[in-house]
Amino acid sequence: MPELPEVETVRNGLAPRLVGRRISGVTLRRPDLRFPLPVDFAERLTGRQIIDVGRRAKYLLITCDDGTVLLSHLGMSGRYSFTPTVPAGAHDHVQFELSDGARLVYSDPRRFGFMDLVDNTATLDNNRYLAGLGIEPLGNALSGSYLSQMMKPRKRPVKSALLDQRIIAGIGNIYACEALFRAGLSPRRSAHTIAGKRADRLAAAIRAVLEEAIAAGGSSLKDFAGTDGALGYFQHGFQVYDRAGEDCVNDGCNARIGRIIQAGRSSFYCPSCQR
DNA sequence: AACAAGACCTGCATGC
DNA sequence: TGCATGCAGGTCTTGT
Repeated sequence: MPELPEVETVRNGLAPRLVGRRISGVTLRRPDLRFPLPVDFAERLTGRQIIDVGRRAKYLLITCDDGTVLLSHLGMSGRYSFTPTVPAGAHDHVQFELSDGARLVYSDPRRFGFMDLVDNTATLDNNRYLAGLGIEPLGNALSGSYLSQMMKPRKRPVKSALLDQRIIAGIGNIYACEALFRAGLSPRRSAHTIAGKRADRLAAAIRAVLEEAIAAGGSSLKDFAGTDGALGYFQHGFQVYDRAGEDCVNDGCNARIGRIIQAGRSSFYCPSCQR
């Protein structure tokens, strides 16, 4: 799935084409994504005008004029497109008709994505999916001291702690690997040892890699693309992710990138540069 | 409280 | 060619 930079790229593609438009129709070609949609999903959205397209962690937040917010998580393979195929593909699950005649389709082969509706923007933070999320990594809250404070009680590997959305929300497997490489920290290192300068380095690395990835339009692996079909190109900037067996990019390092499994996910790292 | 493992899905690359 | 296996950008639930 799209991690934070990919979701932000989707948001950037959706916002100019949605804000100000009215939703004139909603078609559920498949009412169960990962979880069942609210039973009155289509009714609550039809006729509403969209006033904002935002993001929290990896969730898109589409706000309507009556305060209703559509939450959309892309799972691993979710995608929005304004240029749907005709007839609809097997994995085109939700279709939105817009007042300007445009048609927006959500497709998701693996159906790990899901949507929810919140009645009112004021209660957004109480939503079951949003309530437990940690800080936004691109906001002012991310700092070395925040990291060291949060990592202190945790003994698990720092890599899996970075994937814990209750600590920092929005980092996924790619950017966790890339941030640890940039910070020179082993993914195996116990989280509670992330303090002081190590924590400062990690905070800076997280921020930098996410910002660079957003500037590149995200990473396009299997089929991630922006809403206009354009591919992101940050995958060309990967220094360790999916590079097992290849040479470390650092000057003077002769090591090869390794791959280990942590908490069921692949971690890619340089055994020499990351300690 | 923290954490690992399992579950949920489909599609693709690889090897026999 | 067909089939089995393992892998994939995530997160919720269960059990220790």
